[in-house]
Amino acid sequence: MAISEFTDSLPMLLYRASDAVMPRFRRIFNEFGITEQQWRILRVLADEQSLPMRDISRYCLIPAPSLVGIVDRLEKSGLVRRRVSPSDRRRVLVSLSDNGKALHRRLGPEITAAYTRLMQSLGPRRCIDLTSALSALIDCLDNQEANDSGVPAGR
Amino acid sequence: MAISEFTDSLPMLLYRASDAVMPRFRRIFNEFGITEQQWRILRVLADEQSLPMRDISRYCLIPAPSLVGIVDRLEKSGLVRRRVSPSDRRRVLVSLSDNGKALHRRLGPEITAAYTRLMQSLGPRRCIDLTSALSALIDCLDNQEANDSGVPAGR
DNA sequence: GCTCATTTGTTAATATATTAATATTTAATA
DNA sequence: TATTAAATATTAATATATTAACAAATGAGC
Repeated sequence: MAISEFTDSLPMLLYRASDAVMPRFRRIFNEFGITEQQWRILRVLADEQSLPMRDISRYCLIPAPSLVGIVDRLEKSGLVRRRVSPSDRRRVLVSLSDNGKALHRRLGPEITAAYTRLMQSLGPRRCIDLTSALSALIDCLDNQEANDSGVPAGR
Repeated sequence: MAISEFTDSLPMLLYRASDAVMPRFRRIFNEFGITEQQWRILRVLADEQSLPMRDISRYCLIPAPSLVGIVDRLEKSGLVRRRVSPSDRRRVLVSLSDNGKALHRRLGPEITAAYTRLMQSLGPRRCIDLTSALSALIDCLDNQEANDSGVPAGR
């Protein structure tokens, strides 16, 4: 009856939480002329030198077909490079170009600062509760998923 | 250094949580030939008889330009109807057709059942913690947003 | 009654998500 | 080793998100 049954359901609460959090970061992405997904990719590549598409997809939670286009655009912008892995020619390794590294160096601190401001807005109590509640959800459902999906339970 | 700094950040935790939760529902949407956003709209219209685009956008967290296309497709499928509000001709009121109501009656119980299974997988403790942590985040950031954005603090 | 700012819905351009299908390469196995 | 299965990246088709711009209608204030 009450519409709050819907707006306060778990899926909608998760969306509302993202909608509350992400605008703080999107402002920065816009300012630097990239998108949120593009940033995620720069972010993980800055840690790892070079990564196959598959790993980028998993770390960044970007579906493989989307990733192809996003990396296309990053490559066209001169921020990343692609090369086929010599050891496994199915794999395409992506790495930051010098321009990509430079952009990451300029953008990274801004994002870190925004994240710090976010944490301060929330305060430590809410941060800890939120992080542990979300982690518990993810662990619980991911493990169960593994069991449902035809993988025989161990022994 | 460690990539977990990124994957365990609040934005990524929120995405991972959605990714863990939503596939359970998406399966049902696919089975009935609609999308997640289309379901959200059917869901709120079933409660409210008729709603202007603006309210649907807010309840469903669907941006206005997206909503136009989604309602176009729902209308083309014969699931909803549009009419201009007689009292305020800027507004377009959307309501469920008979087919839309019928689909909602068939789909609703499936979604409810999936939601119940989800809650049972998590157990009451995790559900309560999660709901309250997410609500706290939303309240905290939405209120602060209202203060930042030029609205003078009340007296 | 007229002007102006606001609200509401829409269009356009670009970027990303979703699902299914496909080509290529590698690994597994008889 | 010939075959088959699995992994990886990609393409295609459709749906949605994001940002900016815009037209029509309303409301406020003069």
